[in-house]
Amino acid sequence: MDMPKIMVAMSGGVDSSAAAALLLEQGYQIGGATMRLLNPETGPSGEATRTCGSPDDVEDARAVAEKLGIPHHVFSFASLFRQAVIQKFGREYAAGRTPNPCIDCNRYLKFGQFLEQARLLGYDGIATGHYARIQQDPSTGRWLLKKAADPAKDQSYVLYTMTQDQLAHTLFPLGGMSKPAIRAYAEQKGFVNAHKPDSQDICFVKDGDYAGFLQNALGISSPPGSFIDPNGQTLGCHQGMIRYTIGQRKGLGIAFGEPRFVVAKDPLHNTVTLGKQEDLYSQELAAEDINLISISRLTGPLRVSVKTRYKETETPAVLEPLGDSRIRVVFEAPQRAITPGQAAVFYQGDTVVGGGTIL
RNA sequence: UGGGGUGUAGUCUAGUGGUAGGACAGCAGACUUUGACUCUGCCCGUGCUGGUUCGAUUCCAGCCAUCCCAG
Repeated sequence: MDMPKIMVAMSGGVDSSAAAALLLEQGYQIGGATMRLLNPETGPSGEATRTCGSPDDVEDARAVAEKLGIPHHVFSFASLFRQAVIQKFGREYAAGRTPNPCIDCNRYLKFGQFLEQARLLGYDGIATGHYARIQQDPSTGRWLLKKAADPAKDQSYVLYTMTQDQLAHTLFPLGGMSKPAIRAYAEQKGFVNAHKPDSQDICFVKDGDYAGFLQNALGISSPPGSFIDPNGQTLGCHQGMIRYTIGQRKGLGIAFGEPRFVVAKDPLHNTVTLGKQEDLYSQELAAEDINLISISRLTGPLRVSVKTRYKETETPAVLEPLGDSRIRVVFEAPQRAITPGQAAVFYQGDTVVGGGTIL
């Protein structure tokens, strides 16, 4: 009775390293692999080298794998990453929306091609260093995605696209752990990356200058246009629509007696509407590209709580089917800065019901 | 051109005869596997020239700028 063979997605960071070590201790047969997502020579000015498969990260992952005595592979997924994540990122911004590339990376890379590749190599499933939990519902047999035990690090939000097949073949060894515990564990193991900083910002964009990346590396033009107020009066000039997102306050360069926020964007007229804090609230939203996890389909109203962005406490709402592939979300209380392109994720308690992209 | 008003940091706005407070913007940091929000910290000022006064940003005069009214 062999334990399953698990391929751990080792980014080179602490979390996935600890995940591999934990599974090894639990008796799994483990292999590790690091995805190389960026071609070093790619991009005129998009030579991001910091995270997600940079040479340093690959070396860190390799060092940990060696320490653990497990095989280590490198998967070159740069072309898929470019097509499924980076180019989509650009298309979304060009269309006036605000995408979340991490969600697409999870969907298409980690739980898409990575899982596929692991299977090809004879593995039964994969594991990652995500903070979330997977359980099978004993009554329905459905695989459930649940929040991490440590609410401060919970990453279930960025995993809502996972399918039943993906959930059935994935392990999240860190789901019940806290970040400090993981760091302590990595230190005790003597991993080179025990004190490596958490990843942050968009991994393929250097210095957080995503607007520059969109224009220089992706060739997206975003000419200056007008700031207008909710009545259509011109307030000033903006520096290109891609630089703004709903709810944004900083970087507007316009002074009133009180803060102003981006309330709307109009790609057709190249205008950005500025308003007051109270202009940002809305009672409902529509989402498309829906993935449901705890239920197979939505047939009628369903009470849930909803997150409309990554770091946000969820809020009570009711889901309603909207045609075949869309869902309407009606909030109990109006929500601030609902942003098209971001994900709305639905919860019942600790369980992810599903989610979709905000229209 | 005549009459009147106004002139405080990038913008808006307090205030006092004893060397200026706030808001917004900006910058930095924290937070963060997206973009934001938020929080903390920081930079920046009394139009100019004289006069009164121990001392003026606050009082007076002239100048300049600007706004309104008149023609």
